[in-house]
Amino acid sequence: MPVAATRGASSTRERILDAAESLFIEHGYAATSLRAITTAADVNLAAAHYHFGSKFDLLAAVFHRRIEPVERGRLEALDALERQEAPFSVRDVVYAFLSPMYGAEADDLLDVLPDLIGRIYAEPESLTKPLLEGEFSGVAGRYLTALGQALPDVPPAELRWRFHFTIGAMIQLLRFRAPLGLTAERADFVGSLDRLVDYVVAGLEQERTS
Amino acid sequence: MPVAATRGASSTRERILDAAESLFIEHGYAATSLRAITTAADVNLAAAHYHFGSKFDLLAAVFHRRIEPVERGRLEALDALERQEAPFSVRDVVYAFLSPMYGAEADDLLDVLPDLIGRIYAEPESLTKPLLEGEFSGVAGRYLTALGQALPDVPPAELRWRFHFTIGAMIQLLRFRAPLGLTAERADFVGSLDRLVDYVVAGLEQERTS
DNA sequence: GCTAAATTTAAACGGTCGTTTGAATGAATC
DNA sequence: GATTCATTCAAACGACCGTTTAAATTTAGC
Repeated sequence: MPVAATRGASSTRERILDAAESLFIEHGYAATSLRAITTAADVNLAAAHYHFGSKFDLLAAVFHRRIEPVERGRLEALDALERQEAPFSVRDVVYAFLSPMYGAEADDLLDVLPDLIGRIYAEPESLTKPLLEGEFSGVAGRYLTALGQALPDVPPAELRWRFHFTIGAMIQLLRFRAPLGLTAERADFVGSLDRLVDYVVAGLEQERTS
Repeated sequence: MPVAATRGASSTRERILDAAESLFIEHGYAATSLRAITTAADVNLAAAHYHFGSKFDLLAAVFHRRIEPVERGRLEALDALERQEAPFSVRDVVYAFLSPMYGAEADDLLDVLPDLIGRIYAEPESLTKPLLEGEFSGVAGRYLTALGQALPDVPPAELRWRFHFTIGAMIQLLRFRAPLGLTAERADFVGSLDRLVDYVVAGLEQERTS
């Protein structure tokens, strides 16, 4: 019976999480076996079930470990934006949403997060839906509200669509990094983020000139 | 020889393709077994290997059957655009790219295509890369050239990025149809496409006003 | 109608899968 | 030192996997 070992983190647990993370990213969930995970982690096969209960719960734990700080950072950035007195722009909101990937402490985060989010989004909906709803539910709503304040003339339904496409452009960057035929060095990722911001701000604002 | 028995009973080959298509869409490639496919198709298990050689080749056949008409339509629409004498706009190019999903004959296409493309794009790269390169290689290059003519002041590398994000927004629509909290009826898909066009044209042109 | 090729069939191949078991190990408590 | 309990371990469970085989059946050509 799993009893919460709140004491020092078990290194077995962490090694399983690390190995599962990199293998899930590379081959996807269904194509990654617990045997491959526990072998890479150099732990016994049964340890995975002992610590996580099931393969799906292991995936959820892998996802939560990385996404929780990002979601917290997004909420804090939005809090800070809303506390300031001057009205904020669409660009401000977009920057707040991407702030966890810009910050200095994002250095170790960027090693894994983009690939992981990209992979999770790529799994069949039956797998991802419980994960995404659990992790993203609150944040999306708050950012939609903020976007509505920055774009008061855009109907809410229309705004949801534009936010929808924005997520798509972001996922495309996270999954494939660079367009076909272009290489993106690890150091260029912030530059890629800047390009993403320009693109999605234009799409969100849609200041048609023609 | 197989007389055109197009009505009622379809061939073993087609029944396998149909069953594989819907199961791949629903559960993904790795999570779908050949036994599930051949059972749903009501054919013998070995028939899948007899007609297609391997599970991967079956996936390629499923993909090719649907994507080939789309790619052909995209090339024809671009041909028509380039034949006309007046210079074309970014919006013209985007419409040409999406034209196979607008046309009247797209009615039966829209039943499956969005889900299938979305699912293919969601598979691990090791699976999708051989498929996408085989099917999409030529079309992407020609559309990049056309976009460059419509946006002569944008450097080619920058244009590739914007096209990259555009694909992402399109995939997001194909995969999830509507944003969370909004429902999109089957008949609304053309309306969703119009919203997508507005969004990506703004992102591609990026006529910054601030 | 016979023959030969094309297709379908049942059965099995060797492996890998997620999960479970029960005993061995380790560390802390009394 | 004995007890307790969380953790690790080797081993096995039944199930399902993709693929192959060889015989049975259907189809087409003559």
